Amino acid sequence: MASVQRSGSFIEAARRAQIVDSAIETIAEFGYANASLARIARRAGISKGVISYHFAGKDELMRQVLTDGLDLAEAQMLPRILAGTTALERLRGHVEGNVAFVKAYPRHLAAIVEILANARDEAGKATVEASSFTGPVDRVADALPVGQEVGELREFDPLLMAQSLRGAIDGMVARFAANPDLDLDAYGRELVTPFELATRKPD
Amino acid sequence: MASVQRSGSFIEAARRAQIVDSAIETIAEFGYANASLARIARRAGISKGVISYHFAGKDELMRQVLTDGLDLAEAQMLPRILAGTTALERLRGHVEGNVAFVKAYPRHLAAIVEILANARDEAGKATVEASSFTGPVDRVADALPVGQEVGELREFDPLLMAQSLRGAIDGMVARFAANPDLDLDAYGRELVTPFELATRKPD
Amino acid sequence: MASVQRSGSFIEAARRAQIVDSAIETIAEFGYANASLARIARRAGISKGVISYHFAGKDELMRQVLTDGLDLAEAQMLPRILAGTTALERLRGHVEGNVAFVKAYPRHLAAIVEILANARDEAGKATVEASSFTGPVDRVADALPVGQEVGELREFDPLLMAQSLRGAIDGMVARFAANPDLDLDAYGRELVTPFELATRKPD
Amino acid sequence: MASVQRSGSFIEAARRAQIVDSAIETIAEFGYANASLARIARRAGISKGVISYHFAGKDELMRQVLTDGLDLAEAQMLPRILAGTTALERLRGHVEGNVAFVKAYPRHLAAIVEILANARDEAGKATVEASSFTGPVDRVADALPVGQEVGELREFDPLLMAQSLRGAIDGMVARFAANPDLDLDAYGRELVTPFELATRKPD
DNA sequence: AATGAATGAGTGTTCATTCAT
DNA sequence: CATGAATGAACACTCATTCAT
Repeated sequence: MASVQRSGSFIEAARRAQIVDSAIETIAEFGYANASLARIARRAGISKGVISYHFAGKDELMRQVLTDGLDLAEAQMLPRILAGTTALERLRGHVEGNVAFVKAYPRHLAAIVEILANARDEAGKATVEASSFTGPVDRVADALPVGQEVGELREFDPLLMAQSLRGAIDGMVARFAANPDLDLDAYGRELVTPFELATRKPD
Repeated sequence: MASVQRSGSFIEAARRAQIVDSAIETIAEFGYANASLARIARRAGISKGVISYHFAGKDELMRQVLTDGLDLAEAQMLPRILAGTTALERLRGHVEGNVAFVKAYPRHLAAIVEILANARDEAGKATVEASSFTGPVDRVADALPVGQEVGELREFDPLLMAQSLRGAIDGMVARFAANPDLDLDAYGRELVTPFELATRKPD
Repeated sequence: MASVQRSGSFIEAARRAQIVDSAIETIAEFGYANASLARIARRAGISKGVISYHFAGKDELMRQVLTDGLDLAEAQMLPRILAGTTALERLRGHVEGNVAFVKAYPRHLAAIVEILANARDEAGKATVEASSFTGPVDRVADALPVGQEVGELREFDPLLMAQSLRGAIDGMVARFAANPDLDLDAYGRELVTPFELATRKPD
Repeated sequence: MASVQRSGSFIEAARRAQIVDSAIETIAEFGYANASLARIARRAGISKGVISYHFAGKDELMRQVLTDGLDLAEAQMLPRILAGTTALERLRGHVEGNVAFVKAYPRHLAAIVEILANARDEAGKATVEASSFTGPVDRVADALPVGQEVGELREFDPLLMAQSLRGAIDGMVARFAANPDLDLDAYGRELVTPFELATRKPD
């Protein structure tokens, strides 16, 4: 009762979230190039100007979509990664986290992929750092050298291995996109085995 | 008479090739979204109308860029794959073929990636089948079951493994795009080892 | 009760003055076209809506800016004009008054000039009468016929002469705008001489 | 017959001229701020895109309007100025040239004034040099020092005098704008006298 | 075979204004 | 009194496409 709700902040946050949601849906469905502000606004049932009112520009909206999506991804992945005590357990956690994220937020994932692939400055290259995706998330890459030091894993280039795992997971995502009936849990379990074989130190 | 007709065909083919080349360069440099027909025409030193004259629309041009690029890719890869007699040799040939293609035609590869990521019908989805990329190329997937039958390889889901290899190779490409100084040959050699470990039947 | 009512009026007046000030600064700095209500509000540290609350529209605000500015101009000029007893003294007073105004309120002057030049009804012409600027101010024009009658000045078209003086003074202002280091007092003194020569009756 | 007309260049030039004309009319009638490309196109009876096709942007169109107008002004003024052999004759020629220009091209003049007053970079000041107007035209300023050297004119600051003449002429233009029935020739003749009195060396 | 010209829809963005709170 | 939110029209500009020549 005593707490006076600052309606301004609340409405602001709610609208921004609504717009971000609409942007995610639109991008996921029609692709980045076809996700105009007009379309995003129409889907949200608001006027174009509202977006401009709440976001400095399309760039900021896209950055927010990306940020929100990455936060959700990290929330799915990080606990599963950190739960593991050995490098292989963490690798497994990493895959499971990705599976969980794909299952929980497929549209967010699609939007993230679209933005990372397409958002570039009109003259040249990336408006947004792809590393902001892989960076905060791929803690698994850190786990590999540790596993090598303690003798759990054989010698290999950790970056290459992490990159390959990332690619293999992206392959899973691509397959899921093409076939939504795919059993992601099974795929994830099967995916771990090759990387176990490829990384663990033979007895 | 026949020769007159043919000269038409010849000019036609030359113009199309010139336009496709310019499109590849433009897409590789500025990205799909910034590759307007105007820009492509300007780079080719021709007028915009010429493109419309020789191609039914932007879609057809993009499809041609893709087709040409994939043909070049196949030309690099297929001999190297078929040269192998065992499944593992073919897997190695597949990776080497990809490396060769990236080194020989980096712009084509960039254009292919851009188009596959972005080209969609205005209403919904892909104008172009992603499978048209992996399909004709990933003969390696066919080699895996054979390797399993003859006891060279252990049991696993061949499709998953092929997809993971595809993803791992794409990871290499992404790294190369970010760092053109990357030693692709070394990366390719290193990349094979994990997949050998992951697929071969233990003695 | 009465005091409560008055407090309303006082706040009202203060707010209007604050907004007008911000408008003047904004127009002087960025020009009429770039002086959006948003910019004016931001500079005043208030929300856009406040302006709409206190002014019927942008037009009224601009009219107020103009009125305030012209009042200040008249306050600078009128005493100096009226201090003169002969036509030539009044002419000199007129120039000195202009100089004093430019020196004291350069931003107001800039804003006045901008508004007079730009403010027009969307369909056609001036929202604001240019004569409202020259009208109340150019009392000097009244002094010229008097000077002619008493034999102080030669015969000429008083309106043309007054207009030319106005133009010559505007020339001074333009020069000052381009070069703020200009010695306005000296310029003013020098400016009087030609008009003395041009108006006084030869002995 | 032999001369093959390059229809491209001709149409291009004609269209540009048509657009420039429409821009001049629109600016003169509605003011710079209300002279949107849409309005200019509508008046010209063409689509908005045509303007973009023939001009790199609104800036270029405005620069062209200015250039064309200044060329016309110079064509009216220069011969009349150069026809004079003494400084006072050139001064008279300058005024007459201005009168001729105002009479022949009042809309051009209005457009020039509007553009010079309003065209500024969004952040700060002039997109276009005001000196490009006065500069090439005000050759009269050059004549004054010569007149002083040969003893035709008394000593005064030539720049101040030229600026004052410029301002007095602008005053004439302003009066003409307010009252198109004004007898410009008479006004011009009357305007010369004060400046003769103000500049010539007394016997 | 090729061009320059033109179109009309669509882009992101800005703006003055309105209004419920 | 004041605000933040929202609107809808207008802005300059880009684009793929069409078409007469």
